[in-house]
Amino acid sequence: MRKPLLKAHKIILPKEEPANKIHRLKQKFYIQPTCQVAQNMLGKILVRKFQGQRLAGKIIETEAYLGPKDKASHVTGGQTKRNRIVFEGSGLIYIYLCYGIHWQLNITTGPQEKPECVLIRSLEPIEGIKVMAANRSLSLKKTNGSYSTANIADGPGKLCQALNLDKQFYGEDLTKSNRIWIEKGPHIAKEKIKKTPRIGVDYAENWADKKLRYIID
DNA sequence: CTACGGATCGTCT
DNA sequence: GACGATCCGTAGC
Repeated sequence: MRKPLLKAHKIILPKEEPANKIHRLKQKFYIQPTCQVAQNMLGKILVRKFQGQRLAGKIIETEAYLGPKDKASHVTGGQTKRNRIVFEGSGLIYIYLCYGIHWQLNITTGPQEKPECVLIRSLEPIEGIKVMAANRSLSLKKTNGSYSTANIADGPGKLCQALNLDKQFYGEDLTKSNRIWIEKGPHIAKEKIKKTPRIGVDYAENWADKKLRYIID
């Protein structure tokens, strides 16, 4: 008997997800207390299916908005036509136009009865970078063989433009949608999370200084 | 590099 | 009728 030259072995392929099966965060992720969700979102992957392709980025900056008592929150004056969705559950998109130009992506969070949400402020682009840059009307430059992701989605208005998100996504359910969802990402150590006051909420009196902005350091 | 002001419109008062 | 959970281009250093 002759020895085979090569040992037969199983070829292990990366586990392929069924095309119609999306590996996404479930509702229990969003139902946790909002400050925790805002921090747990850091490192997670926001995925947008756009023209048949995945646009994805790692969430690196968030802000928590804590309901009627929070004077920086849109719900501080009670329910209105604009903020309605914040009262309607968790894991839903609350998106609104700011300064007449920029859309801002929020996710409703916290226990069902609490009208709270998390603003996603910044992404590090991972997939579909060329398309994102095109959506932003930026010309991509290759440096050291890879594309620079700077300036593509490093702001709440910019990331909505990069992912082509607007009013059409108002109320979209991240636990069900086939055009936007959040996937698990690398673990982020607690010590890596920097906390600062939120941006642009100087008017919010005693809430202006609270450290409800979270950034991966 | 920081500082400043204009853009632009849906929502709320 | 006022204004904002921003961005970008320009100006000055």
